[in-house]
Amino acid sequence: MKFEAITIKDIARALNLSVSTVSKALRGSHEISEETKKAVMAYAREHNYKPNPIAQSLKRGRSKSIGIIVCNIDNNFFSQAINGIESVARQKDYNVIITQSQESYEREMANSEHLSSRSVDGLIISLSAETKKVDHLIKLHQKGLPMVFFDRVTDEIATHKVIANNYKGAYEATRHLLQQGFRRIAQITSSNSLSITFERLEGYKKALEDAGLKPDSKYIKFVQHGGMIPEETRQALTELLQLKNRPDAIFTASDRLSTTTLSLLRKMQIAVPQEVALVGFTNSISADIFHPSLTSVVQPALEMGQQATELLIQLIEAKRPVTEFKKCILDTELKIRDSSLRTT
Amino acid sequence: MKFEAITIKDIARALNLSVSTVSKALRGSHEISEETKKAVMAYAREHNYKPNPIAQSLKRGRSKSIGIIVCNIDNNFFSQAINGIESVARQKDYNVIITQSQESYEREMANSEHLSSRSVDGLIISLSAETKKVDHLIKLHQKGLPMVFFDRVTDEIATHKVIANNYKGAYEATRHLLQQGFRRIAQITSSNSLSITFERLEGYKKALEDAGLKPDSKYIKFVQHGGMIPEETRQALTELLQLKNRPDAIFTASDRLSTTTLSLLRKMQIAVPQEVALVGFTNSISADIFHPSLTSVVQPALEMGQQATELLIQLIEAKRPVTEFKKCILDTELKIRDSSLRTT
DNA sequence: CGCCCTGCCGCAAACGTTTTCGTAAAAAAA
DNA sequence: TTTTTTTACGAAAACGTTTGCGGCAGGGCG
Repeated sequence: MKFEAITIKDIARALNLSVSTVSKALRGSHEISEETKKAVMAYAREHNYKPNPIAQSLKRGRSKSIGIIVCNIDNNFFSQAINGIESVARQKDYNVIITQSQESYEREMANSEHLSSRSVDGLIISLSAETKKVDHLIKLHQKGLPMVFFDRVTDEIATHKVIANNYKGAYEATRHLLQQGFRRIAQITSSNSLSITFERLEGYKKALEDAGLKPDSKYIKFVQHGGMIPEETRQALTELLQLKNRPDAIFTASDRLSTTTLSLLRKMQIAVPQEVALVGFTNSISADIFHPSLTSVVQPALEMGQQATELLIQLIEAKRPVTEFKKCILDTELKIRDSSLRTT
Repeated sequence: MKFEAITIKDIARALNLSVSTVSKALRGSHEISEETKKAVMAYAREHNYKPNPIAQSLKRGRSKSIGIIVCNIDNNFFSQAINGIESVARQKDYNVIITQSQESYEREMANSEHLSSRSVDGLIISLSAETKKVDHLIKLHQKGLPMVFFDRVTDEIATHKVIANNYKGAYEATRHLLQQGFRRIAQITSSNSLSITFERLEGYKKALEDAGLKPDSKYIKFVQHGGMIPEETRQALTELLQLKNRPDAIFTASDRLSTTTLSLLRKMQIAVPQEVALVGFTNSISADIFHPSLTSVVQPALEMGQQATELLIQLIEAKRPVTEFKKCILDTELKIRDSSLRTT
């Protein structure tokens, strides 16, 4: 059905040359006379010859494609990150193959397995919320598959990592709430198996301690699927609001959690920030038109994607095994808006 | 560097069989005795044999991957659509390769060229705002590359198309504004070369005419890059607001345009809906927490992506050339919120 | 004049499959 | 028993490349 593309063989036949000569000519080998090269090049251009990348992949053992595993692409942070990944990959002539784990451990395993058997040259991964063991990735890594983690990383695999400065981001967000005079600051965060959860929790705790407050576990709610399931978030929020000492501010530690929480608060008719103030991690470009406009910790998602991709391609194209690994920590930006401002 | 995977050859050697026997056994051919099949299967499973997809692609002439071209993935509508595309593709064992045109004609050409030379089995495309000629796609289509258009389609290529009912969506949005009593209804829309622009414009005009009003071109502003460049939107909005008979309502005809316009109106301190009402196409999941909450025409993005993918895979796997093409038109949903409600 | 060197090119193997065809042995039919 | 059919497998070509090696000229050298 598909129109047969022109191959090296066709060129060889047309020019009365051997296949190998044509191949070498196209690659500019010194074994071939200038004259012949010219002729071959000319013919190739004229007939719009494109080398078959599949054949090349088979021969070279590299596919010039990289696999991505994220929990969900329909998320501001990840779609921005993928935007960055795609642009760098394209520029270096790599294809980007996207998969989604939907926060499921099973699907993450299946996707990593599938991508590696599909012979991608490398992997860029942000772990799923359900993932507690990374044996599936360790196995692939040991087999020599280059991988770079971003956002949700693991300590169990020695390779490049790209993360936002979650600790500092959370610290600043919490400190901001404290400076505004809030004292009972709760946190709604993702699964406690995630690196980002830990880091954001630590930053939050440190800020409280620096202000002479003791973190209280009653005020910390883990949402196992990071906001993908609204009901889980509602549950966490409701529990917080029913506490004797109801929090006067909430820090939501991920993108989906932030928007969902704000939405729920509005449905519950709870005034923000009057009754409860809110600060959240989010990369929504619309945070300034929320009601109230949402004070946000914004991650440099695009840059994170770009960096991760550059590091991965370095790994892939390294002549000798790489043993020094970077952990890139990019600063977040705290955008102060109405949702966190003390009104009284 | 990469650990060599086990191949059919290895199995053959280990079991004292020929390569062809193993291949047939793995595919369950009737030519092979049950006994041998069992042995091969067992060995394969035990050693975690995975067929090399690149070799298979080369042999079969199909890559089991589909290419996507959208203007930008960092956009609610498209990320939701890609979510749908990915899920269906995954289920049918196709890979999804993503590219972004960034609304550039040049990049769309380069991407389509690149994807086809990368031998994807098919293409799912939403045209870029700059695209006026589709010769580059016609060429590929004539060569036999299956393609499905979605969202922004063209009449010049006979193939499946999946779109939202833009006409009806725009009609309903405009009618809603009319019912609320607004009379000077402006539209800010995308490049006038896009199908969606035309359809949404027609629905808008029809609604006006049905209400006995004459569409006025002063009230219609085209934004060439569909909101990717905020300054263009600002320009359009400013011009509208400076008109003698300033519009009392605006209908924004795309996702980015809607959020950007609302954001600009807030920055300009123009009260919505008191001074200007607003209805927009948007798939933002946060439209209900905007200030004011935004009356939206919501497209079934996920379903559109799924449908487009199913149709494409049908085309790819069709035994005989397909000559009957579908144009799937999926209904939008008008979510009425505060931004369009008459207050006086 | 014989030698080697260099320039230019082709042969053939290889990457990992799939598939067509051939063929031996075993089973069935004569 | 011989002939035919069936069963089960292997040899080899093919997909489109890349690459090591060998060969054949012609030219420079001794």
